[in-house]
Formats: sequence, C-alpha cells, structure tokens
Amino acid sequence: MGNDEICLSFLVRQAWLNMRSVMDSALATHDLSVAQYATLLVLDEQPGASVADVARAVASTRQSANELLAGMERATMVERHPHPQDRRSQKIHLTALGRSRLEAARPVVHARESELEVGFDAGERAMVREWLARMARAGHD
Amino acid sequence: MGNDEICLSFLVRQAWLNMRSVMDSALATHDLSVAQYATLLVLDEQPGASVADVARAVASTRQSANELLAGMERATMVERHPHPQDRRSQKIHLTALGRSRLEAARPVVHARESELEVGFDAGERAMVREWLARMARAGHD
DNA sequence: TCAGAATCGTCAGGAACCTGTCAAATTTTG
DNA sequence: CAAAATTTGACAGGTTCCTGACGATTCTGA
Repeated sequence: MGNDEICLSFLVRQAWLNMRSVMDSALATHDLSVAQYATLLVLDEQPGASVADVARAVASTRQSANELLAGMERATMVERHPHPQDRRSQKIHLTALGRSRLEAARPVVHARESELEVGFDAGERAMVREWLARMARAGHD
Repeated sequence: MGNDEICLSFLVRQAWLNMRSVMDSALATHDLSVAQYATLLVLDEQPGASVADVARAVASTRQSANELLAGMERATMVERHPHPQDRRSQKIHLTALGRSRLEAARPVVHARESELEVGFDAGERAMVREWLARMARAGHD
C-alpha cells in the first residue's frame, strides 16, 4: 500500500501507527509507555474514575485497563480507593508522582505533535479534527 | 478522553479503531478479517510480492505477515511460488478464489467508508488525505 | 417492592501481535 | 573480488490485547 489510496481506513491506521511511534520516542526519556501516558491523561481529566471508566476512555477493555493500572499502582503513579457509594467499584487517582510525570511528559508530546502539523493552517487543523471526530463515531446504527 | 482534544494522536487512534470496527462489520458477511482484506489488497496491487513486501505494505512484521499468509494459503486465497531469482524468497499471488473474494468485498468496504464522510466536500477530503499522509510519515530524523 | 437486567473488578484462556534469533542468500562496499 | 552488511522466511518466546465467565453489586421498570 503506497501513497495511492486503496483504502481510507488503512491510511488512518498508518497515520496512527506513525504518530504512536513518534510519541513512543518522545515518552522514552520519561520512561512512560503510550498506554501509560493515555491513562495518566484520563485520570488527570477524570479524577476518581473507575477501572471501567478508564477502559472506556482509552477505548480498551476492563481487563486490559485493570492490568495496566495494576502496573501503574505498583509504580506508585496511581492509587486506588474503595468507592464510597458503589461496592463493586474503585476510585482511582493520580499520585503526586504520577502527576509530576505527566506534567513532565505532556509538553514534550505536544511539541512533537505540533511539529508533525507544520505547514497546515488553523483552519485546516480544525477541519481535520472535525473529520477525525466524525470518523471516531460514525457508522453505528 | 472526551471530545476535547487532550492528545491529537489518540484522536487519530479512535478514528482508526472505529473505522476498523465499521470495516469489520462490513467484512463479516464476506468471512474476511480486516488483516486478510488488507493483504488481499496488497497482493492485488503488487502481484508476486514477497512475505517481506506484504509485511512492509501492511506496516507489520515478517512474522505476522507470514502467519497470516499461511492461513490464507490454507484457505486457498493465496498461493506461494519459489522466487525465480532469489532463493530466500517467494512470490505470492492471489488465487482466483482470493481475487473473487476481494472483488466481492471491495465495493462494500468502499461504500461504508464513503458513508462515513458524508457532508465533507471534495476539497476537505483531499486536504484530510494530505494531512493523514503527512502524519503517516513525519517525525523521523 | 422485587425480579430481572446491567455493571463492577477480576480470573482464565486465547488470539494477534511483537522482538530476538538463525542459517542461507543476496546486496553493498571498498 | 572478497568481506561486510543486509535481507529472506521461519522458529521461539514473550507481550498486549482480546473474549468469556464469575460472584457481587447496583439499576430499572412493572
């Protein structure tokens, strides 16, 4: 599959794979995986989220999210507390360490992402995001 | 991660995941996986490609490609021949069955993809593809 | 109010991907 | 031309994701 569009979806996939690779490189010096970074972002935005909340937010499964969170808990990036109203569930929070690691990595990731878009103006960028948002949710009856 | 852009890369990921899901549904009635469909496309475009060629084209590894091709060979969608000039390598071709399955599935996938983009004009679509192509290759020094 | 449906975190097992490695073959380099 | 470097398909082992299932809990609607 060269540059000719054989299938739009695979063009998006290749964009994602490359962006993931770029991000992986950016996060390497911070000793964070892409999945860990995503999880830190989610917990920053949704403090006290449950495992299931995290899984949904990162478009994954509860099982995968749980395993990832277990590792991050061991690394003291996150902490879990019993949920005060729901005995099946937990509230998960960033630790101070988790937060500082996120704040260290975030500008680096953003800078790398910005570099990728050099040459596209604000209108084009906005339009692309609109398109991506559509792609992210369309097609389900 | 809601609709607010916390991280561009994850927006692209979600677009891909959803498009993959849509494609999966479209291919279900054809009893083809997304990876198989991608491989059929590659072999249609590059008849006689090697395992390594296929792997590169679908942005995967030789090992994964080889396993996938093995399954497709067993299902008589593809056939492998020794390479006439390179004794390490094979030339892989679509069988008539593989071709007919691809031709049956292709319009359905394209139709579904087109539906996703309803409301975006030709200029916007071209611009998005330019952006995606950039994202697919930028960032490597 | 209560029964059935849905959801929770977790366990178990498996699929689909990966990296490392190998011997042989081919290509590149000086 | 020979040595070094790279590439090939395949084996081995591992990682990361998945689905199915469970008992407990919560939600829903009649």
